[in-house]
Amino acid sequence: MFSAATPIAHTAVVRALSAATAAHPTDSASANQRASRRITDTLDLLNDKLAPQRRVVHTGDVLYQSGERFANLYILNSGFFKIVNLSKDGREQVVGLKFRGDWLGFDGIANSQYGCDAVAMDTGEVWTIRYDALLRACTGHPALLTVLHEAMSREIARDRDSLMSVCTLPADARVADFLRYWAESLAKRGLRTDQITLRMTRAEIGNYLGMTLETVSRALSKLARENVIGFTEKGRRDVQIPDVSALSAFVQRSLAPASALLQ
Amino acid sequence: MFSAATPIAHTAVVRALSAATAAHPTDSASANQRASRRITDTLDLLNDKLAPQRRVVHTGDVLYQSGERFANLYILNSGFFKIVNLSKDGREQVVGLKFRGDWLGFDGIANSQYGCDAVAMDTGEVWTIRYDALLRACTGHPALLTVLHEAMSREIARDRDSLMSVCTLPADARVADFLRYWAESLAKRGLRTDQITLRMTRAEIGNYLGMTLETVSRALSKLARENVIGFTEKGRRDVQIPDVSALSAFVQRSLAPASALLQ
DNA sequence: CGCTCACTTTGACGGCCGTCAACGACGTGC
DNA sequence: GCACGTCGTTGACGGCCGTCAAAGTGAGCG
Repeated sequence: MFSAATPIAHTAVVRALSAATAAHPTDSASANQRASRRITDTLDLLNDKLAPQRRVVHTGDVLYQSGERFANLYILNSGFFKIVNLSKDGREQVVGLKFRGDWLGFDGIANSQYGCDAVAMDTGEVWTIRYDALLRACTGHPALLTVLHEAMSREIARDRDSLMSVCTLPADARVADFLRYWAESLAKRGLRTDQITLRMTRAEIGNYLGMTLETVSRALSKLARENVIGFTEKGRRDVQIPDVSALSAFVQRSLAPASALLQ
Repeated sequence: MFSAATPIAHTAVVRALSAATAAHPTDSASANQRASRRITDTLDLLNDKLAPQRRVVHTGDVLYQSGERFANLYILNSGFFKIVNLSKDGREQVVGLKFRGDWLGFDGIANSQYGCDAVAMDTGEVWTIRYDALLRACTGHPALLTVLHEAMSREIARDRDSLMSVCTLPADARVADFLRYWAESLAKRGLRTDQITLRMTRAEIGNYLGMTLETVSRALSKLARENVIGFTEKGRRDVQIPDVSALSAFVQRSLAPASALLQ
C-alpha cells in the first residue's frame, strides 16, 4: 500500500537526483554497448583459439570445490554463479558473483588447489580451459594473455569494491549498492535492467553482504517504500528498477544525512 | 568480569584449542622457511631477468594514485605499503596491505589506470617493472609468467579472506584476525613474530577492518587483558604475540559462545 | 484439495558498536 | 619551562542491526 503512494512526485525526485549523480544516459548506454561488445569479442577469441570444452550446468551444480586440485580455469558463457568461501572453523560466505564472460578459478593458481566452491545459480553454459594449455596458447597469441590479465585485474578491483561497500555503508545502502552492482553487471552484458530477477534468497544476499536475512528484507521493503525499486506480481524475487542511478542516489543520501539538513 | 576470571584455566583452554587447530610448530616453522625461501627466489628471478629500476621510499610516499595512467607494476623488496581505495562520493578505505615480495598495481591492468593509491608506511625499496617489458620478457621466460599469475592469484584469495573476516567476525575477533594475518605475513618472510610493530594508527586499522578507532582500542585492550597479546614499554604500537595460535583460538571462541556453555 | 516446507515479511527486544566526551601520554616548537 | 597537536584509552549513551518469534505466501506433492 505504501509503496504505491505518490508515484509522480517520486519520479521527479528520482530525476533530479539522477541528473546530479549520473552521466548522460546516452553516455552510459553507449558505454554499456561497448562493454557488451568487448565481452562478446573476448568470448569469440577464446572460442577460436582454445576450442574449449563446453558444459551445461543447472542450479546447484558445483563446478569445483575448495581443496580440489587445480587444473582448469572456467569461463561463463551464460548463467550465473556464486563463489562460496568456507573457512576451517565452519564459517561460510558468498564472496563473489559471476556473470557471462567472467572467469572462474583464479584463486586456484597460487596453491595448485581451489580455495572456494563455485555453485551455479541458474542453468548456463561453462567453458573449460586447461590452465597449462592456456599458457601454451598464450605464447602464440599475446591477445590471450591480455584478456587473461584483464580478467584477473578486474576481479581484484571488484573484490576491493565489495570490501569497501561492506566496510563503509550501512545495511540498507549496502543492499542498494548490491542491486546497483547487479543491474550494472546486466547492463554491461546487454541485458535489460528495469526488471531483474534476483537468483539468490534473502539469506544468500545477506550472507554476501554481511547481514542477516531479516535486515535484507527490511532494506528491500524500505527501498520499495521510497519507490527506488518495485516488486512485480511474479513474486518477491523479481525487482523493478526504473532508474539505476536512483540506487546510487540512495547510497549517497545514506552517507551524509547531515548534509540533507543543511539545505 | 567473566573474561578476566581464572587466567590459568584460560591458558589451558587456549592450549587445547591451539592443539586442535594448529599444525605442529615444527611443521609451520618449516612451512614458513619454505615460504621465505620462495619469496627470496622469486625476487632473485625478477632481478635477474628484468633488472628492475630500484627506488627508495619513505613513510607517506605515494607510489601511484587512483586515476593515474597505468604503465608499471611494482614489487616491494622491503618496507610496508597500504593500498587505499577512495570512491567518488568521498568514502576512503584501506583495502590492502603489502609486504616484502608482494606486487602492487594489478588493479590498473584492466582499465589502463590505477584504481587505488599505494602509500608507503615505512622506509623501503620498490622495484619498478614496466608492464609491457614484463610481457615481452615472459615469452622468453615462462617462469616469469608463473610467478606473475601466482601473485595475482594470491591477491584474489587474500581479498576474499579479508571480505570474509569483515562479514563474519565480531569486532574484537576481527582485530585478533588482523594481528594473526600480520604476524603470519612476517613469519612467511622470515621475520620474528613474537614482537611486532604495527605501522598503522588505530584509526587506520579501524578503517581497514570496518570499525571505529575506539573499537580497535577496546579490542586490543581486551586481547591484552586476556593475555593473548601484550604491550611493550616502547609504546602502544608495539605488540607482543607470544603465541600466534592463541589469536586463532580467540577468533574461534568468539564464533561459538554457545559451545562454551555446553562443556 | 490440503499438507508440508522453504522463503519472506514484520514486529519486539536486546546487545554490539558507533558517537561523543574527557583525559592522559608523547613529541615538537616557541 | 609551557603551549599545542597527534595519538591512544576509557566511560556513558544511543542507535543500528542481530535475535527471536509469529504470521503470510507460494511451490511441490500426495
